[in-house]
Amino acid sequence: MSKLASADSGVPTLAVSTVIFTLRPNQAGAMQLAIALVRRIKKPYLGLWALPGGPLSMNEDLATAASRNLLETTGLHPRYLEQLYAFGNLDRSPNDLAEDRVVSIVYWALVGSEEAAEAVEGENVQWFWADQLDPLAFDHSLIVEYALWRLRNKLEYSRLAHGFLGERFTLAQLREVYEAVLGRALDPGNFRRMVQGNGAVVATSERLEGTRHRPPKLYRYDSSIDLTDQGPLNTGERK
Amino acid sequence: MSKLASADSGVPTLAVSTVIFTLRPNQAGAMQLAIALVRRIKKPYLGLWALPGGPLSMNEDLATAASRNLLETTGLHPRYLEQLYAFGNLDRSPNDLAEDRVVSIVYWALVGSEEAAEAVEGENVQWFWADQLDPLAFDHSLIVEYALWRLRNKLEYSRLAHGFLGERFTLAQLREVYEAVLGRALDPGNFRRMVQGNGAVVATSERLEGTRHRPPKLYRYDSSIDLTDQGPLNTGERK
DNA sequence: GCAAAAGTGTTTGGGTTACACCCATGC
DNA sequence: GCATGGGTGTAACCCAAACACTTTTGC
Repeated sequence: MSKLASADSGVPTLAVSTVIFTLRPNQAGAMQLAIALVRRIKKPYLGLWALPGGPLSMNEDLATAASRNLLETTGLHPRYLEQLYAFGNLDRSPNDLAEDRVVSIVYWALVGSEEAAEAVEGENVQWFWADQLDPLAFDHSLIVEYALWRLRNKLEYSRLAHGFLGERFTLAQLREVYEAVLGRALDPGNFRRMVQGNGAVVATSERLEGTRHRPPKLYRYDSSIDLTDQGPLNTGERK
Repeated sequence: MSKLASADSGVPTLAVSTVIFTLRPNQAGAMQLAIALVRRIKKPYLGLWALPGGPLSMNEDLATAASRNLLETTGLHPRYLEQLYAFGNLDRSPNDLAEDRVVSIVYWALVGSEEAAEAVEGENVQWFWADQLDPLAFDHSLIVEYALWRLRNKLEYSRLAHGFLGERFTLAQLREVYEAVLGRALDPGNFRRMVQGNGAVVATSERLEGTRHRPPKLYRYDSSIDLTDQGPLNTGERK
């Protein structure tokens, strides 16, 4: 509990943060979901890991700000970007700092796994496995948990997986993305039918060579409709 | 990262607005979806209708602010309240006023139809049928459209309908809510099974008397689980 | 030929839809 | 009795899961 109305104590500050997802191969060589975090270099929560973010400047859209701080932290452009939620509880910050109250509008983004391999990583910016995170600064653990939930839910009825892949891909690669995000194995046959059934994906004439078995067809997404259903708000911005 | 960018031109203002839904009987006596709007009493868009809202004060949560401006405009308490989206595009306001840029965090709310009948209505606060709105101020038409889409979607896999009803209700009344929101007729038999199947609703021993046919059982919601699935964020606040 | 993954076919069961039918009450 | 909605039964259909099976390549 702090001051009374805004008259004397100012107004809440507005910030934009981003949960950045990618897929990276783990030790076993399997794809696994990872997120990018930055280390706090000041109080509160000095030294802890947190979501990248910053203030919203006067002349940029919310999504632009999210995209910008993605670029600034990882050097990457998002393949998919969507607003997650606005977090503004009074107790987000430790009590003694309640005077600078921050409302964070959080976005979540997907970046391709090839690009992610070249992303800047350093002392204060690193990738972490999404399913084994230590507690983060502020309410960021909750935010990540919610972002994961949304990603998994949304994957099932849209074409999000494209965000992790290149232009052309085999159905096995696509299935690997699904399996990594959902965390369980899928039947290859049924997966094939599922994904072909809704017209999301079209076969190209090319095949992927160099495997030590029958060469699989390469597919691409049907660019006509981008069914990332957000209803009237269809702006699942791709780079 | 604090107040860097803002140096000369200030920072965007933060506001909270609410899309308030209820069901009201139309001329034909059928329930129909309505929303509460307020008339603009200053520029821009003077005289046009808009969503109720206002600035976020320093010492209140986002949901509290939404609840408060619901109370201030209609005199009512929400039966259900959920965050919708944060709108912050640069072009939300007419160009010549771009200096005071506003980011609106919008909530949507349900209020019971009995209460709504007693809501304050006046020159500057009125109920409108949700499916026949004239263009609203700012981007509020888009916001309402999105809120409608969310309401309809969410109804199908949660227990939102409770937000419109009293403690006890017949399945026909519940079905009427669904039909009003979805805008189409539903099969009574199948509806009954659907709603009983997922355990959302339990029969009481009472019946509704005074009809000129077989008296229907009264039901109530099972208060144990409030499956309004928001994942890790389960706070579908009820009064 | 053999291994391994691509790709296809078939069966099964659960869930939804459409619709027929009986039940209980007021008049 | 009759009209009216409450409430139940059921067959048809659709879709997704499970899993067997065939195909095509590298070695």
